[in-house]
Amino acid sequence: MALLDAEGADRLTMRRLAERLGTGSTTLYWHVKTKDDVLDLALDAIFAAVPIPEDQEWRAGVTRLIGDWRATLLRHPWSAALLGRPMLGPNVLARSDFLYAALVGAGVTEPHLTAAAFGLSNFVIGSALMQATWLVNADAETRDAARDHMAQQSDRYPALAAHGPLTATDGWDESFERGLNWLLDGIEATVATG
Amino acid sequence: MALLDAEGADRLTMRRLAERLGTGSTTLYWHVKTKDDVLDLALDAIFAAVPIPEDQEWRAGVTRLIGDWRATLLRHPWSAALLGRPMLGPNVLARSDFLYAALVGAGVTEPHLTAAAFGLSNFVIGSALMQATWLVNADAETRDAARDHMAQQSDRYPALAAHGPLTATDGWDESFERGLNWLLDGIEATVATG
DNA sequence: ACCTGAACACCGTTCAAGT
DNA sequence: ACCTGAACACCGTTCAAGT
Repeated sequence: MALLDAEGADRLTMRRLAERLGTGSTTLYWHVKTKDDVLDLALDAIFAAVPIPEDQEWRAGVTRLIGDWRATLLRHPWSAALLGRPMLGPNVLARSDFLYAALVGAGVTEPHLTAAAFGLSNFVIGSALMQATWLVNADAETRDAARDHMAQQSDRYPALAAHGPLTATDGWDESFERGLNWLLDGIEATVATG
Repeated sequence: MALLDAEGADRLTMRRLAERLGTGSTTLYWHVKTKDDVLDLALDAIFAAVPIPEDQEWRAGVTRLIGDWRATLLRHPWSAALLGRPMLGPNVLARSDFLYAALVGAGVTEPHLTAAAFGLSNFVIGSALMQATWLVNADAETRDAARDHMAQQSDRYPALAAHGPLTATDGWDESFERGLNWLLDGIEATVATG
């Protein structure tokens, strides 16, 4: 984790990890089956920092969980590169379990239930992925280059040039919150309607 | 692209790509600066297959675009592993431009505009990422193992075991559509409200 | 302007051998 | 039960040299 936080996912190497741990690289294969296992373990490990809400009204609890989920992903931006693998570790499963329980408790039923759980998960994953991408990959130069490129081609991308998101370096949090509330409003409406 | 479609992102190698093209691996570096460039080009290339809607009411057009966006990502599941990089190719930019234009045309204004564009993009990216993850990484055995694991620990994950998504292998399309409509309803409401 | 070969500095992983 | 060294089959990339 220290290595990942310090240098990112690309630079995590079995050899470098072993060096960090003071052993030979081949020793690691006694404790772990493959490098992918290391990454799966690291990815699940960060979610231990996401508290499972208790004694809250469902919408407050879900908002809390999803918000903390996002904050944790952003705190470890290397995680974005690992989101394209199944998340089946105990920490992730426990938090998914809470999400399902909260929705069921709110009265959400199929087919809305699956759509709600997937929608919320996919939204937070997509949001964190995109933001982390920019945080990691966009030193000021890259971002400026991208913006200039778009400004130069304002005839080709008029709407992007006029309203595009690359000018606003912030607003991530607010946009996330709005989108989350649209989803939650929709989910809540299915309960009222039945 | 043929190589990626046939064997996935892990197996794309400068050496293997060169072999496919009938040259030496080092020759590629005359045409391309780095392997990342190859991946960026491949990722942007698939979006040429996403038609830009014309002459449609905004919500129908946006629904169409986002749906085709998702279908294209799923048709090339290797793309999921590449979503953690900035998408600044011409095909992606043109389609983002349409999205902004459609929302502006619908009367969506800031701060809803950025939230709407981000929310829709993040939702489709997250949805495709998660589904492609399962399509690629889940041969029947893996998925069965995951489900069994959850069933065995039904005391630890009661809600997941009772309502969990791993039992339903389908329902992806329907869940996606529901989530998308929740977002669109929310966006539409901001126009009505102002 | 484009292609080649040799070379560098790495990788993940296996496996026999040690303690 | 755990660690080591040597080795295998690869990587991305550079660079002088060719045509």
